[in-house]
Amino acid sequence: MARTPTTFDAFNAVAEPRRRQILEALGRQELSVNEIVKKLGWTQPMVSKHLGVLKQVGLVKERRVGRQRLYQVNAERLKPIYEWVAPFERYWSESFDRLDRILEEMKKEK
Amino acid sequence: MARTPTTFDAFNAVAEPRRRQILEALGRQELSVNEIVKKLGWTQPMVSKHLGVLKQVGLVKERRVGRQRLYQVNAERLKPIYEWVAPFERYWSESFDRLDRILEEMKKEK
DNA sequence: TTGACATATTCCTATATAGGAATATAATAC
DNA sequence: GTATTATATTCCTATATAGGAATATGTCAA
Repeated sequence: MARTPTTFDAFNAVAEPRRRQILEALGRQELSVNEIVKKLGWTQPMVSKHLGVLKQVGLVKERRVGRQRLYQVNAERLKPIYEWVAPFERYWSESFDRLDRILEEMKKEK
Repeated sequence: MARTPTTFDAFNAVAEPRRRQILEALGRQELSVNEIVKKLGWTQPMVSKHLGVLKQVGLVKERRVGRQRLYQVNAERLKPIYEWVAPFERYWSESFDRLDRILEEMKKEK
């Protein structure tokens, strides 16, 4: 069996660094393909293809205006990732607290 | 060019659903390979291979005790994912707020 | 209609899986 | 040493990319 397809879910779509860059570049703004091309300095087909994956997974929304296509982040589709990873956040922040406490002790001893 | 390797970073390692399951199964506990095998009901080689990827990326830590190998989540390696996705959380929670406000208005009108 | 602009799609290839089956390695007990 | 338990590794194959190059599609303007 092969790897889970990139279009399977947000996790797989976003594993590709370039697709994360596109989402970052979009941020809140709605951008045309060419604006993304200029902003990132990639080739146009490359941008279009990655947008295609993001669109299939629902991570971006497309709006057609004249000959342009304006893309926008659909952040809700990132929710599953956030919800999966958020519970782990306690682990490292807790261990940070522990380290913090240890460092405080060391200062006191000095 | 091919896809970003699974061992490239946490994003790619965690894109595979089964590897997320392993991390969830581990949670805070430290488990041996066989305990994970029993818990998830997979074959032993399958578990070992996925653990291998997780280990390469540093998402789990291995400790050898006798013939057993005890694995433990190394949550800090999930930090980059959390930090990347967290900023987007505002987007959907904001639109939820907006929806919330609209629903409030509708109630008042009744 | 013809051309210019904006974007998507097709064709190509090297590459890396994931899983199954079989086997290897390592540690312990007897 | 030998058997047994615990885990890792190897070999195999179908499959899905990502990127480059070339081309197709679609839309506006004159």
